[in-house]
Amino acid sequence: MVTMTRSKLAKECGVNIESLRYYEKRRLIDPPKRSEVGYRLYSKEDAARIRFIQNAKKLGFTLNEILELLKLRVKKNESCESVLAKTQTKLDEVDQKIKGLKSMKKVLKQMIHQCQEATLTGDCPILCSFESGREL
Amino acid sequence: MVTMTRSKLAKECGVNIESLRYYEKRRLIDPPKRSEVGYRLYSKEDAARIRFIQNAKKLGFTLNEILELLKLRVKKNESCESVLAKTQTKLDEVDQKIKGLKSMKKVLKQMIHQCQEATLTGDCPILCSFESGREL
DNA sequence: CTTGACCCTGTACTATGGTACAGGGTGTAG
DNA sequence: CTACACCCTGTACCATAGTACAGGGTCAAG
Repeated sequence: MVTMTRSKLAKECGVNIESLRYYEKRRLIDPPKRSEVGYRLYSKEDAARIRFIQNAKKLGFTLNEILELLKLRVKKNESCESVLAKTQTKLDEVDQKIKGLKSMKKVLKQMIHQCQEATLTGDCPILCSFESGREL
Repeated sequence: MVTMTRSKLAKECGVNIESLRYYEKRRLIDPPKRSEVGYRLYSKEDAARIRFIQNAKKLGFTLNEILELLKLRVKKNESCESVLAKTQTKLDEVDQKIKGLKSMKKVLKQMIHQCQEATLTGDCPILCSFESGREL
């Protein structure tokens, strides 16, 4: 099986080398296999996980939330209903985020349009994107 | 003009009272008018701003990014092109976030589907949502 | 066989985004 | 006129998510 060391994985995923140890401590990645002298040996799966973590972080998930996302799967000792419920909850969260971003996108587009017509005043149009106290 | 005091605004927007002072320090909201004895008096516009900040935070924007979003508008001393470029950049960022969330959504949906068919193995299916090192 | 680039652990430090006092003033209800 | 709920400032503290050493071992090129 192909493995790589800490610095290689960090480089490949564009993260700081120390973050790998941090994610290991936070249990976001499994403790990797070790070489004879104790060097960490990471797999391609580890790389995929690190990339997933980076992406999910950019989407506004905390490390704890990302851990929950990564744990979503059917395990022997867990009922399918429980996984289903958790997954549905995450799906709802994702949908709310998409909605929020879409309304932000709409306003940004309007701004570009208005700007091209040179009719913008000093008001801040982007505020309108989340008017009326709507929850995300 | 209708104004409200610190605790009222905090309550209305569901934020900690001290966060208001913090946002003021970070220049995310303008220093509010003061009463004769120095009490902060917030406007409805301030409330809208606070709600915008809360929502944008949930969407994965940092306070600095939110500040940039709030500053997007045509000002006397700034060329329309500059605003246009900045807005387009933000729009692209938002689009990337939406794409990322959509692929996560897709996998979550698949998981729910598979779970209902009780065919899920021990693998982590959500990892696939960002496979192949694609940038967000 | 040494030198430079890696690796290990543990611990300390940082930035961001708050949150919580302490010590003092204000304002209104009973 | 006092008690309680507010407000003010400044400063200290907190959680999250890293990031940077220090002190020591490994390994491969020259």
